[in-house]
Amino acid sequence: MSQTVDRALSILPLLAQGPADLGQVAERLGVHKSTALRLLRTLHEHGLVYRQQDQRYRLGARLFALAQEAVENLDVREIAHPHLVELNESCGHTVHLAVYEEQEVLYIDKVESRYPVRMYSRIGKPVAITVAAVAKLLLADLSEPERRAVAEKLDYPMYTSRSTPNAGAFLKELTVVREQGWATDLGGHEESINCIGAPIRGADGRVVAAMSVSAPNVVVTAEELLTLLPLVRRTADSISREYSGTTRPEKA
Amino acid sequence: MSQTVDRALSILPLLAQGPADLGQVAERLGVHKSTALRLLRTLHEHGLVYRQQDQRYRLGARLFALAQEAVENLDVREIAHPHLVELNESCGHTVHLAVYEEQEVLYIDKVESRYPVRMYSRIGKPVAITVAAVAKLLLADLSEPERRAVAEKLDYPMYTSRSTPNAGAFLKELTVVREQGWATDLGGHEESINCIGAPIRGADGRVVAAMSVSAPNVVVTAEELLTLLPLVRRTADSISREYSGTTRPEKA
DNA sequence: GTCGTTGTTGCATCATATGCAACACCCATT
DNA sequence: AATGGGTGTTGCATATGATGCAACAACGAC
Repeated sequence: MSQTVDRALSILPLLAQGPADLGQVAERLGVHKSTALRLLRTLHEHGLVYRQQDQRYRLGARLFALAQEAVENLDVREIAHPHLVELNESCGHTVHLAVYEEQEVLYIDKVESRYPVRMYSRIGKPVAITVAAVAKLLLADLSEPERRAVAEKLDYPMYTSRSTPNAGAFLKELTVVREQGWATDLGGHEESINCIGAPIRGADGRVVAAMSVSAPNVVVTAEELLTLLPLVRRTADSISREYSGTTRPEKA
Repeated sequence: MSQTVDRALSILPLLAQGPADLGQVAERLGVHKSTALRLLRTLHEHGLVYRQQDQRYRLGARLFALAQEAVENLDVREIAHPHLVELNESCGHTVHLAVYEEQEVLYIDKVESRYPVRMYSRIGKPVAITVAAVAKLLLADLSEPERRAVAEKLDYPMYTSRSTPNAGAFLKELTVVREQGWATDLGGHEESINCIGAPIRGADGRVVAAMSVSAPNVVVTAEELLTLLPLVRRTADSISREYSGTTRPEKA
């Protein structure tokens, strides 16, 4: 809508791929060097880009600070955190909290496993949307046409032999999840890692976030992990209740 | 330099403090509602802001993705990571990697302690600049006038009784660190936590990053932690060597 | 020394961002 | 139901402010 801002913002993903100098930026934006310079300067003033010694531009520190502040101010996260810690203390495994936003699912909190084996995941990192338990929970709550639309648009990478293979299978899985009110990921992302998850609902019953417990085969089998299901669901429900309490139900 | 972009970007820190509706944004920017709307729309198209159900705007998911990509593309981080993991495996404590950028020091990597006690810190989070071992290392490498300028501008919060109290003490500490080539933080940030750190240098000898090992009193005393110093320095030197190798020394 | 490359500045032009005013919409109130 | 305040949205005329140009500066390479 605003050409100038649009151009300026287009610089960010461009720099996310690696540093670039003025000429490269100008060329890839399709504008004159002087224009690119002014845009970069403005971004620089706001700390979103940084100029390294060799004059090339990089994404800047403020970006991290912003992302950090944003995640810390999410009210679901605030409320859920102590519950997640408590759950981690009683079972010892890695606990994740995630939300859905514009076609993406992302982790907004994480409590690390107390076992030496740790998973690779990071707050802010987009989740493997077609296989993760939390992703299934969040997508399962969308309306039927929305689910279908999203499912069609996704890629279905076969991380393992048990990954969700295609849109059809995914939609079927979502229906199951929707009905049973919980979800699993049994080796669908990494062969040796299983997860079970449960939804967190707002006052209106809509799913606002999802949580999961993950553990590698070497620590507990999938069956043993499933015995934690009641505990996980209770935790999720506690969070839901507290969250519904603090949010004024804008109309049921 | 570019008014439009400047205004648009000013919206981000504003939203970082919490969600806001159109009117609030317009007011705090000092522009007409319709102007604010168009700016927000542009930010929205780029995924930097998100519109929640109640119509209010929040910071968006793309912000996380960008911060994530940015940190993953830092070449120092790439090179250092395996060394940090190795160090963690041999000593068991939390290992941090940090860089300095525009008056700020921030963590760009972290390997969690294998002990049950964990520290609060997070990648992307600005470091307590006046006390952290990594901060001292990074600032100690600046030129004398720069050090002085930065030191004057900082606040010196007394996290504990052993925090750096003022600019004078800080500058003195930086001189020490500069000469000895390593740094400590003995309970200066949190009473019970000690750190030791060493600098990572580029081909030209300038400090490009700093790493540290942190451990709480309850696990090892400060003296015991200091016995790790040679190991930490060796690790930092290995990283420096590897980093210098891959970066073409742009002129020694 | 000169050439090539890259970043920077001042300026004239007009594209484009702006504020206005009118409209659409949703709730709350009576 | 009807009215009124609040909020978000659109079209449009105006002039602000972003743009590309061309000339300059800084730096290295040859």
